[in-house]
Amino acid sequence: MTETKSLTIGALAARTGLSVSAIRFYEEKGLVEPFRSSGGQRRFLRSDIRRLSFVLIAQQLGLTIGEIERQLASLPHGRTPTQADWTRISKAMRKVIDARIAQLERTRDRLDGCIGCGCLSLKKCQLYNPEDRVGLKGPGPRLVLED
Amino acid sequence: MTETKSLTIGALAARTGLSVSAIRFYEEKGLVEPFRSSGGQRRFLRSDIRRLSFVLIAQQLGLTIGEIERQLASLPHGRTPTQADWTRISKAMRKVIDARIAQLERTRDRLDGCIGCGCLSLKKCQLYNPEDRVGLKGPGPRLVLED
DNA sequence: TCTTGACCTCGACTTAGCTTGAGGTTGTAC
DNA sequence: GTACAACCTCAAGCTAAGTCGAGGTCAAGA
Repeated sequence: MTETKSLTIGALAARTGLSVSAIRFYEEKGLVEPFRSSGGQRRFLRSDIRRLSFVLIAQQLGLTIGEIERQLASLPHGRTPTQADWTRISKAMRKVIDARIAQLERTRDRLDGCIGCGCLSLKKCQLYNPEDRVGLKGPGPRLVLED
Repeated sequence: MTETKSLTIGALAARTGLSVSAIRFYEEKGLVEPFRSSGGQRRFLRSDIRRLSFVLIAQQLGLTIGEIERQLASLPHGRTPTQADWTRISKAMRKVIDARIAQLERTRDRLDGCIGCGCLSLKKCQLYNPEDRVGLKGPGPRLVLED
């Protein structure tokens, strides 16, 4: 028991804080690829702790499982990820965070305008034309808010 | 047609950019409370444009329908919300945004530490102890990441 | 008056991200 | 060598936030 080379699903759950069922679900989605014991039980690499921890972080940032899978796809399943691997992914994640912060700051700025102007009723309000909802359905004003 | 006092669901959909089915769904969730025409059709107040626009904004901030409902619960259904109403809610929303930005900045700072240190493998890494996952299940280290 | 688009209800379906349960097997500790 | 916790598969269920379709009604213009 001293030189454990692999982890059972229960041990992995304890180490990551995930439930056993969630880990099985992540396997199904391709986020981890355990091998099997002679009796058919899952056996995980210690590096899978890192992989799943990464999943948890990425989820906090709002990435979907599919997006996370794409990030992780760049890591080999068979070997322990190197520092370079993680650095590359971490930098990609940082861009995601920066973008989300920037978007929230834009929203905050618009909201500040509203607080001062009795907004949510004014045609000039920018909050109702956030980047992705503008002009989706042909011409003419939509989402304008003038009472 | 010039002095319309109420809106049909279709008109409200056109004004907010929402689908008719989404508006019915929001009614079911208590976000709007239309009255009915003699024939049983929904009739909305013009102030419901504001209510639903607010819902759209709040959703962009990541609030659930339940959370939005709680914010809106402070507004009377029967009368047009005043500027003071909206200012109060807008200020509450600003706090939500600020909190979310602050949380993302903390995550970014931790990630920056990781990029430099070959992290995701070091015991000292803070990313694996994000605020809400610590010590949830009794004593002993969890979510530590040391390989 | 009649047509037709907009409206009605209700139930089923969707995607994401899991959990829960039934019924059966493995592996480890005594 | 046996008990029993931990594991297995597979199917069904759950929440959120809606969409879609069937079958039927309302309302406004020609």
